[in-house]
Amino acid sequence: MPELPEVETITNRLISGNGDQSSLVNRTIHDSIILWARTLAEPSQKEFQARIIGQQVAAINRRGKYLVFSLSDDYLIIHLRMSGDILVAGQQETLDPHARMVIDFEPDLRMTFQDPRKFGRIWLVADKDSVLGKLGPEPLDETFTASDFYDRLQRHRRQIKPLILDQTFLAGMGNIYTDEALHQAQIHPLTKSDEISFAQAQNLLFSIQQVLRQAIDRHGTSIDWIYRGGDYQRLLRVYGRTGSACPVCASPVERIRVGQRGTHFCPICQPRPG
DNA sequence: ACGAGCGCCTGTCGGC
DNA sequence: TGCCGACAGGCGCTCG
Repeated sequence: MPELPEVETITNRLISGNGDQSSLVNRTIHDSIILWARTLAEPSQKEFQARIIGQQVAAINRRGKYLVFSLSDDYLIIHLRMSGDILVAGQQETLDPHARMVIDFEPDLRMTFQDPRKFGRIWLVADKDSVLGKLGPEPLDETFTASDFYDRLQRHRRQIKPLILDQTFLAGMGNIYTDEALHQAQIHPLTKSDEISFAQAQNLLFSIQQVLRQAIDRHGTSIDWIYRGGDYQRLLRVYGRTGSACPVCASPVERIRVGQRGTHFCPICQPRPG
């Protein structure tokens, strides 16, 4: 489910508490339950439980696709991977069968990490860079310029799509928004990164930012049974639209495999270079 | 450095 | 209806 806009949406919801009294900011943790052992990346279950109890949430932020809780002494970091989601409810409500970890706050709030596919991971660390340190720049960071982006593209000779998906190159992009941004910038997904002109790089960064901002405004994309609440799926131009008319030129959207990922593009708007 | 293949998991959907 | 393969918003690992 989650790429940058979905994680941003979830972060904002945890902070605002949906406008009622369920914000997690300033809450104190008084218990945790681990229901699927491998969800906890670090430290051991025993140490996790001992260390997290009594810590207070000072802030909640997003970095790339990670949720970052700044606690009194540590950072609680969550990655939702393919199918993770976060729910906040009371402690008496019945647990979802896909609940993998539970964190209880005083006096009666329960944050549940649900994750059908069990790919999600949670860390409790003193040094957040031990988890986040290798991430690339934030695409929506105002100090990240088209020149920076162009320079980074020139340093590699890689297919542009897998490069954008590489979280050490750029943080937060996933399969949906990458296909959408490449279509908007009219760049074929197999284009080599060092063959992209400055003007194209400028255009691509602008497209990435526009797609992300619109998706955040729409609270993300809801396609499957997994994530609900967003409606950016109505604005998708190529992702999941194989065979349908390209909204720009009306030719059929094609689907290929790039870097083991389903890749949707318009062969007319995004001609393969060379 | 780069790209392919595979593992991790469960659920859904389409075809036969 | 039932079974079986393909596929899924991610990422880390190994191997050429």
